Amino acid sequence: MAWWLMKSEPDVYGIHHLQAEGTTLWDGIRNYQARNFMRAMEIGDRAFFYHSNASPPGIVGLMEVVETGLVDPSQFDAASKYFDPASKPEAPRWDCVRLAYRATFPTMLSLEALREAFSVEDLPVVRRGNRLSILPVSDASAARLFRLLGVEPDA
DNA sequence: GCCAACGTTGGC
DNA sequence: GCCAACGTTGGC
Repeated sequence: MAWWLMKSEPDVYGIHHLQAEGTTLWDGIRNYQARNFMRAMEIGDRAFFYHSNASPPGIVGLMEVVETGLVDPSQFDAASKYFDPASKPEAPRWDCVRLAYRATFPTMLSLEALREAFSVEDLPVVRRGNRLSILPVSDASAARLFRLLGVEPDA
């Protein structure tokens, strides 16, 4: 079981949207590195939900991967902002996973707090200018995050 | 293959 | 609104 960190802007899709919906398709990813991380995900993997472009930005909750290897439908939708005219249905360029809501943490772990606790090597999201919206999290860093959050990993 | 221009993300 | 980071595009 692997750990991940996934960013979303709360104004667009925040932890509360996911809590209301139960599960969501993590579509619209148009960065090859982030896509490749999604391709590496397995059912049962856990992902920290990170609010980007927020004040303050930070980790707010936990998700679980419940479906993998799904074709991102938005790439074929001409009305979508994620439409990719270069992607063909017989060879889809973008895929995604389905995530289920697991928890909203009692307190958020702000980027500022993350920077105090982690080096860039241990948690690359703290690197200034980091634009990657999906990042792997090591087992050790995940354990440390839960300690900082004061919650049990299986909560 | 190089690299400048450009676009996007995201913190502040 | 600004700017750092950095991926992508296109001319050559």
